[in-house]
Amino acid sequence: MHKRKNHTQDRCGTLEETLKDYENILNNIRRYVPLNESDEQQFISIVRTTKIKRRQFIVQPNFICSHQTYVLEGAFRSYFVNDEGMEHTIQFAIEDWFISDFNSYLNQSPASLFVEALEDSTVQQIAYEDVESLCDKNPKFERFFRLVAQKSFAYSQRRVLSNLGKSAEERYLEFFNLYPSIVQRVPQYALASYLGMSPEFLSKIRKRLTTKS
Amino acid sequence: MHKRKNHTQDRCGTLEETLKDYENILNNIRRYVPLNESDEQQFISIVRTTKIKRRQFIVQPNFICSHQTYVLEGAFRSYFVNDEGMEHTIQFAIEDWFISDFNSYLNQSPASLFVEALEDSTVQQIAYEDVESLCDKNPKFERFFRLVAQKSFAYSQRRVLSNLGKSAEERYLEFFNLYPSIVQRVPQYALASYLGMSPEFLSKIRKRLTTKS
DNA sequence: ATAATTTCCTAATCCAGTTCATTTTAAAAA
DNA sequence: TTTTTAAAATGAACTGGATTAGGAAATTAT
Repeated sequence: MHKRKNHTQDRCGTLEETLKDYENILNNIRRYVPLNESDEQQFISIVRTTKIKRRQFIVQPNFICSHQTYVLEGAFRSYFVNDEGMEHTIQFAIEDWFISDFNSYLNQSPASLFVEALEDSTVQQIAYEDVESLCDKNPKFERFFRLVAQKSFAYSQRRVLSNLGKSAEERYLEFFNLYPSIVQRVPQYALASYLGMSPEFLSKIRKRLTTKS
Repeated sequence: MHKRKNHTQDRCGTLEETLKDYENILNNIRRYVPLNESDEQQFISIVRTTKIKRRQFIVQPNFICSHQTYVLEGAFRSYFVNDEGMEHTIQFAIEDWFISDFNSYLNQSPASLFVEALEDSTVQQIAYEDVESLCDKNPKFERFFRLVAQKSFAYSQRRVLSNLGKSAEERYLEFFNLYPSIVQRVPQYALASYLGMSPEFLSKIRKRLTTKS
């Protein structure tokens, strides 16, 4: 279940290990803006690495979502539970993705979502105030977060579109083609609630598709 | 139908008129960042004001959406037409809103949406390259566009949520409470396609609601 | 291992919302 | 004003997907 090779036999322990731990998230940022050593240091100084157990919540309704969470290893989902007790998955996040209750994070207001670990995970978190003051100090990060937010918005618009325009089966196929690794990795009821259908119906669709091919 | 008081009898014609035309969009920006006169000038220099006739398209599939459009006066919608010829409204925009095919704008790639004027309108447009170089020059605008993108993302997430979790009637009521002015102002088939239901069903819902109260 | 709990599948029934066809109303155009 | 066109309303028949309930399989805990 997605175990990683363990490199702890490497010669010089903690320091090198530590630098390597930040390479992923720094490379993520470098896809949008170039970073020099001072930039890297500034950023690293606000990052906190944590381990999260499966089924543990990192965000819960009524608490303020004070951090954005970068997934270094593992898998999460954010979901909403409505008055009738039904779950609706808003987002999945695996390695190299960010996740939060963004509404709560942005306005520093009480959350309405759960964010739950689907596997034992390692994450890196950055606090709202630290992000804002970092953006204030260093325009490179202002730009990074602008570009990320714009991309997220465009992505979310595409999802609205496919929710409106497509049938249940089409939605499943689209998701399967875009994120095959996620489909394998998350429980079916969670995927069904992301795609806006009942788990029973997702099961039916899958059967239909596998018997056909 | 949303006529404006005409102040053209004011003493000194074009110049004052011109300055006033930019006040709306500048105030919009000032909600996020403070602007001094030099900032204002920088911004104004990249804005182009245009009149758009009802039913005219400002974005069309396969053409690149090179501008973001701020609505000074009038109303627009963006929509997608799928293979079966069905329309799906992605967004409405009235006074003080921005609209575009954001996916196309962000990646400067061919659009998949139409953006159509629902009324005779006046808009102010800013080109992608101009925005990017303005952000480069002046971090205040980098911040403005970051905050706007973040807010748009949060908004879009909320919409995904209400599409997943709510019934047709609940979706209508939610929209009605949030944007009563838009409900009055846009054609019913467009609103139905925004809310993800057939126009017939929206008509039925409205009847049910009005006869009840 | 074995028990307990979740997750997944199957099949029958049911309903919210669609589709299709027609009529009424309203808005543009002439 | 009258004519033309587009939008909204109505009703009947239909269907995609939900709901319910039961059992099989897989994980997790003991």
